[in-house]
Amino acid sequence: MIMKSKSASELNASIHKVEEICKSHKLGFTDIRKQVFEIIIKNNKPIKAYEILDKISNTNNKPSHPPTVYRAIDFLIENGFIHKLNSINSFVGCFHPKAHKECYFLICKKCNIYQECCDDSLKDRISKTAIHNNFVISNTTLEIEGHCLDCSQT
Amino acid sequence: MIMKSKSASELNASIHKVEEICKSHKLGFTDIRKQVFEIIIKNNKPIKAYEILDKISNTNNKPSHPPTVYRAIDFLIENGFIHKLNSINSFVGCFHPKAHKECYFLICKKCNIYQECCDDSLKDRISKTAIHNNFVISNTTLEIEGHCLDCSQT
DNA sequence: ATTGTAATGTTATAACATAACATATATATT
DNA sequence: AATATATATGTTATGTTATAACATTACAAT
Repeated sequence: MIMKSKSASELNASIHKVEEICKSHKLGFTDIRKQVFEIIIKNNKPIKAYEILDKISNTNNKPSHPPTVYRAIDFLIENGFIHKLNSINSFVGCFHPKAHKECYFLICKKCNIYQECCDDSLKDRISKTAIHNNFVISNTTLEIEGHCLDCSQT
Repeated sequence: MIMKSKSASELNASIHKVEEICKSHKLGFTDIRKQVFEIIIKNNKPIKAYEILDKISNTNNKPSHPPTVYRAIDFLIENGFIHKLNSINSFVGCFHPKAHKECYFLICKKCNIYQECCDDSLKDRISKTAIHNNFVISNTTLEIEGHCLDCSQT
């Protein structure tokens, strides 16, 4: 499930899926939100907020401002369409919007490619750890940094 | 193992232990590094870099600068004396310096108290996930946010 | 028409972190 | 001891990430 670049049809399917979800949940999938979402998923690597900002500014031929991007990002995260990678202050599209709240990441330090992994036994193990500590989870950051197969061989 | 405030003797033991490790590993545990380490471990909650900066400035009755603090932080992290919590840009002392590279955290959103947990079965599970994905881990961020026992009851 | 609400525009600044270069201090080496 | 070398710190400036605060727009509900 390595995030090599996606085909145009996969991208369109992703966008369409999110549009559908927004429609059915009465969420406003506005132009800006759509633009930000597209920029994130078309990038096959984690992307930073200010890179998004530049792309939006270029696309629209007028400067945009940080709040515009961050608001869209907040919306997309809240609704499970993208994720933030805290360890590298970057954003990635979600492969299973609304299908799960938590997901975990393997991030290659060399090629910057990432893998989203929603391993249930891992999720269980984390749950058990929380329960064992009398802890109620609201959200989990699990980011495994290292080297992917390709990069660890060279 | 909740990090309620520590006794003076526990703190001294922590500092002493780190001093010993530095001595035996020929690491310079300089005044600044010691000050920063003490500030972090005396705080029973995650602390931010600029909070440390303020405290150092106050302690020494002269303004310090960000690089001073960040250098000390880098040293302390490299040598396993403290950890950074990426999800909240904060730092916490390590309970097992040099005993482990990875450790995981439960962070209460309400009281900001944290727990360090070095659950082996969790570690194994993460290892297996990495192996399963042909991934070589260099470092792992696992931060579980939610509510501790006290705060989830009120 | 007016009020409510959701989203966006805009300016400014807060919060987090490092680059670059100068200086000092410690430690080896001769 | 004098010199070289490495390590650590001081200082200024700037880069990067993120949000506060307030104005405006657009559109729906009363």
